[in-house]
Amino acid sequence: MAKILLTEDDPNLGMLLQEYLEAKGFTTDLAKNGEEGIRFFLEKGGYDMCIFDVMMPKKDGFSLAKEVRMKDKEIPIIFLTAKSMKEDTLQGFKVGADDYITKPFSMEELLMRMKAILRRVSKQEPDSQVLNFQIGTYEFDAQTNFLVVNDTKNKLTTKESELLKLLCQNKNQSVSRSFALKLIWGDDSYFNARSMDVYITKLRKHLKEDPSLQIMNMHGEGFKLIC
Amino acid sequence: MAKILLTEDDPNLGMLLQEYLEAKGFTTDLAKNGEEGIRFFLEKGGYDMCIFDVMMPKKDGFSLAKEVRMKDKEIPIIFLTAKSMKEDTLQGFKVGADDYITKPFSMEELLMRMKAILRRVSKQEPDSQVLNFQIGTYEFDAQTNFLVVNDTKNKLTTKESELLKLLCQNKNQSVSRSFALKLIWGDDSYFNARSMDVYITKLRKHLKEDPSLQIMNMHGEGFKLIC
DNA sequence: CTTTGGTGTTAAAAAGTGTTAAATATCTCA
DNA sequence: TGAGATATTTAACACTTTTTAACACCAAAG
Repeated sequence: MAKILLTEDDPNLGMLLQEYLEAKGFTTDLAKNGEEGIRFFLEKGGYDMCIFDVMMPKKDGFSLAKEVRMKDKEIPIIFLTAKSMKEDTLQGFKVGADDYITKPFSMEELLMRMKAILRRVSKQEPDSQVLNFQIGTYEFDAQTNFLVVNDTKNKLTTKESELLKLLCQNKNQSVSRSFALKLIWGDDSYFNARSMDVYITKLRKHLKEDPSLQIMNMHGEGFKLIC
Repeated sequence: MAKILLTEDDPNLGMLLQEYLEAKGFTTDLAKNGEEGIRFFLEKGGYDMCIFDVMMPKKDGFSLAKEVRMKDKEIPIIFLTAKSMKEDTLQGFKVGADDYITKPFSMEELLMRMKAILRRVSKQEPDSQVLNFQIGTYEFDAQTNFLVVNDTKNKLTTKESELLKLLCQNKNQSVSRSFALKLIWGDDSYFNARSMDVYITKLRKHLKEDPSLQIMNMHGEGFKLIC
């Protein structure tokens, strides 16, 4: 059955939910904060659904969701929250929530809402990650690392390709430095950051045939591919 | 865009919702009870989503949903209800609800939940908000950070652009300091506030070509872009 | 009208970025 | 295996963006 990533900082509620979900046949990993959440997601992987508490120490649920969304645009996310304030609800949906449940809630209701979402998702064909991007006049295949424009076919290096793929998957949205570093370089350190800057320069050169394309820096945040 | 079947017996709420949804670009039919609801569904047809009040005279929302489900196993259904009792919620999901919203709710929240469901169903792109502003004789593109006036094209920095975007989105309305700080700087502290003041000065300089524009300070509150 | 805290502005300090080139590391294939 | 080719990292320098500091000024409350 489905595999769930549950991230909840309250150990009591966390364990309770984990037990309940396991009893209902869901394989469930419990992370105790946002940082552990993203680590589980990147390292363990293979999840079918995420359930995130909003207020957590070390990376809140929204930040966690944004990072998860960069890696996977499809995975359903449900937020749990004590707050019922409108702005929070809206922010939750803005980062791509599928549902938003206010505490206290009954576990049965959570289960019903999970099922409602899974029913929709499972109907769709298994997500074959799209690895072929049309950016401006370029065509980029992240599978083979080929970047084609006009009649020039260019084979990118591994790092170039991984970085461009990440930018393409989030086109017109900012990709945070630290996320890209953790994903592609494995950790966010000064030298890796400088290395990434070098690769940004390389990609800009590769993409210079189409002036409508640009990799824009969001100072202190990261980069954004505009097209 | 999507076509909605709204069934709500309270005429005030019904009309209000219909107007709101129409304003948001959804073609919306309003039925005033379950019987009319199923008639619309069978006769008019072509709906992409249903929103049903639970308690209605002449066929309640659940019965209506069951009949709709007989005809269409896929169409998303959202229930609206005054009751928050568990059994009702569960029953709602049992007849195949996609969501279940308890009154009172904000229309924005309804819209968000609708979009979350439609996103799954139609795999539509996450909403692209308007990022192009005409302010006085200036044209400002918050996507590329370009601010154009006459024949001068100026590229703003990230912070300048974010702040100007926020002011444009709320033109002629006051934007509170603490809101801007939390949104753009991440938290409302003394030094960030001073930093923001520096950026207000920068923006005033950028906008000085058109004297009819001004960024006005609302003492102790925040700023307002007047145009 | 005086005190207090908020604001306007400038400039220097600090932090972050763009780019090139040299230094390592890794890969490839004879 | 080892030499050349290719890929990636580190170093260096110029430059941009953001923050902090300093000082002058203004608005509201008592």
